[in-house]
Amino acid sequence: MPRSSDTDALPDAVGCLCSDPRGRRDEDLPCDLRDEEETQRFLLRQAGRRVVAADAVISKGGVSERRCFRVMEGVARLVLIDVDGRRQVTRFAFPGDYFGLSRSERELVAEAASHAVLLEFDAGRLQRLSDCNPHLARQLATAMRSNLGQAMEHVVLLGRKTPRQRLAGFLRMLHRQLGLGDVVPVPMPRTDIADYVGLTPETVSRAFADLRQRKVVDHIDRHLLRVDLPALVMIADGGA
Amino acid sequence: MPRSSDTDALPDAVGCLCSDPRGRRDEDLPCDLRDEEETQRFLLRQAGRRVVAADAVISKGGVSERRCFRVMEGVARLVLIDVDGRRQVTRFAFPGDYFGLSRSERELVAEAASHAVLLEFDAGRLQRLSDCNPHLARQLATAMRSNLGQAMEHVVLLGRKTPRQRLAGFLRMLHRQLGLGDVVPVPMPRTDIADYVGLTPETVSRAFADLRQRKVVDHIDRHLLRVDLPALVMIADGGA
DNA sequence: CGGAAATTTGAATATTGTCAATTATTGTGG
DNA sequence: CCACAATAATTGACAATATTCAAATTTCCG
Repeated sequence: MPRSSDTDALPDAVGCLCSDPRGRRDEDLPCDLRDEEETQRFLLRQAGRRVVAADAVISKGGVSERRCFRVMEGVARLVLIDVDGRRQVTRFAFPGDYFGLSRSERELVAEAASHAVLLEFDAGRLQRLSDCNPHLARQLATAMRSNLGQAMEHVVLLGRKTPRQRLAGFLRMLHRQLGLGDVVPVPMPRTDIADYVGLTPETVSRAFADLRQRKVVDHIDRHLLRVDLPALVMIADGGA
Repeated sequence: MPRSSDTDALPDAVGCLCSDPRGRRDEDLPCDLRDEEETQRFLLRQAGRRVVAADAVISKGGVSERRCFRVMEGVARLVLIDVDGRRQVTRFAFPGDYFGLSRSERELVAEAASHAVLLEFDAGRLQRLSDCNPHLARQLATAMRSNLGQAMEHVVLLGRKTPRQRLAGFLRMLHRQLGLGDVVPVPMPRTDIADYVGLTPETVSRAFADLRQRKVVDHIDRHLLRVDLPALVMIADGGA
């Protein structure tokens, strides 16, 4: 279920993928689906369902990759690995999120950060579907805008923040995406967090210790926290 | 500067196929512009033209900001300033680029990184225009996708790179956007570069010295370089 | 030409990364 | 169900790297 309350007033068209310049269309693409409900059901029929274990490779990425996905359960990670072996997690995709909608994202390696259930689509086909289906187009556009907002937030997190601030920012995101009251699941391993926030696992661990000492987080167990959200937000945004 | 719309030159709205989801529509939105050419001319008439000096504030940003812009000449920067005073340049917008298309971007402060010429639009209006104008819609969609790709690249640059790699990655971007052969203009001050790549100006300066010593860049003057592009790309991607 | 601002350079400091060792956690087979 | 092995996470000591602060230089404009 998409949770973003993106009230952005921009057009659906902004989020359109590549519309087909040659005006091609599939015979069996319905252009008259009446509502979100119906669109969802149709997509379910179109998509391949995949269940993957933690750390399984979902897509190897690269220029020839044509599939995109939607997370139904669990968390997926999009990873880029340098020639010198450094790893960067560019994004975590949570339930409801699409990934691989843009070509640049399809070039990344996609893996399961935890046990996950996915829908798999052909990107071109999904795009053509959205060309003649306003409901889907709107959904994808929203996804795209949300991606952009998240990427900006990620940039800010990586740019000029201390380890404590980075971890706080990351946990705030987890809270938004997966939080239940003040309880926050942390489904991914520490190395994934480290490669997302641009630190070593050791530094992430120390940042956790720091936040715990300040009573901003409380470890129920390694993958489940209780957080003081106001304090977390304060720290993430730069206040002490 | 003239922001007038020569009303007599406006095509009428007959032929608008796609209506606004909320049923709203402007009388004077032309929905039958035949090609990019004509769309461009129409946009020029719609937009307010602004000429700004280096460091001038283009938009203060915030939730109430409703304008978006297109850079015609020069470079604009989008800036976020923390409560603790740290500055992050999230994006540079070059000639041809739009900025402020998404709500998250409209919240940022926009400034001129150098002397610049801009077109100014009402975001909502531009959106409605694109709703019934496929050419514009396509153009904005492309802009949006390009933004996302750039943001991803920015994330990678900030994540796990040395100062030398960051600067090389930044200069590669400048080359793509402004390069003429192996000559690359560097219109913005060092502090802007520093706040984009997440380093201090001093470290940026040292990284410049490093690249110069390796003969990867040659300072024609402070704002004009000659670069060895293959070497630059090699370094930016993590090699040596 | 002169003064202000931007940039570069230098030395000391602080922070994070690295490497090694220890402690938890998880999953498996008995 | 428990013990144990394998993996993941934490902690500590040290080294490497970027920041900070200060000073010198260059560039930009009037």
